[in-house]
Amino acid sequence: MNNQSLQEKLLKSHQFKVTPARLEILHILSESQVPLDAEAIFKKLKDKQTNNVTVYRTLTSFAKKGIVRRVDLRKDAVCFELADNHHHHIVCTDCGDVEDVDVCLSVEIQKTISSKSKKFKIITDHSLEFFGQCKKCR
Amino acid sequence: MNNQSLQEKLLKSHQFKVTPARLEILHILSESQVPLDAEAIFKKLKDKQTNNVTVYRTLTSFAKKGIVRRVDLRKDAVCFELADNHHHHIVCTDCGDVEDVDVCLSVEIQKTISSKSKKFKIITDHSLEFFGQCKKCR
DNA sequence: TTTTTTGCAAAAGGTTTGCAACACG
DNA sequence: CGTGTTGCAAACCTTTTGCAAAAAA
Repeated sequence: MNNQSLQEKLLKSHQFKVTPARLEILHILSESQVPLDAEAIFKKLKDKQTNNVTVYRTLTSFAKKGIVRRVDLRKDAVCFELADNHHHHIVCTDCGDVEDVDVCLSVEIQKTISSKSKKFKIITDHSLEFFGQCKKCR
Repeated sequence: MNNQSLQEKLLKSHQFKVTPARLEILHILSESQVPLDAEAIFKKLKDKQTNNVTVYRTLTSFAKKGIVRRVDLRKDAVCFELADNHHHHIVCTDCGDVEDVDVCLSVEIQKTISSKSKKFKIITDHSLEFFGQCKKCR
């Protein structure tokens, strides 16, 4: 089964209609090592028919359905990564360079935290990002 | 020693001149249980002379000097908390309500991560936020 | 007095919305 | 064919910037 049909299945299983824009945005995200913002995705689109507003709308709807995760890297624009590619990052506070980190919070910690919480019972997601200076900027 | 002079010391030790706007912004942040965005701080200002642009500028300069930390809670606006009040949060993805979490990443983990990193040697900060649905919105 | 800070107005930048045309299923 | 999706233009909202007046040290 090729990527295209995997991504079609992903869309269909989330009640999305399969469109060229959605497939291409999924493809771009799947190829990227780092989270991307709408502008970056828009620039990578080969199908220049696709409008940047469509990119914003697609990302928002994907995030709502849990296909993508919003990642805040203290940049001007909000970045997104595929939800099935969950991991964390180190961001350079000077140049903005991003590196993946292969630590992961155990699933257990979310349970511990929700059990301690007064207001919350369900925790569905978490963000964990590190900030520092990369060797170039030091 | 009262709060006012503590906050004056804080400003002076970071090479800031002591102004009413800065003192009041520090005070508002110190009173708040949750991170605040510029708009929220502006609304709490008793000194209505102070312009909202001043709030933005103050927060930016405070963050640069490390007096406050930027906290991304997946809201429209960026929030800030006092740096000496470092902790983490659970945010409701429906209503945006925020609760503090009393887990904390050990200082060790930042060392471990920077030692594993190719690009980074110094990690100065991290963000860790949880997202879910609060009991009201569930 | 010198330098930093602030207010005001305006601009900038990212993101959202209204609506009609279009396309998936 | 019907409903969901897209393009376009314009609006929106947060944040930044330029510059002159005001305030801190």
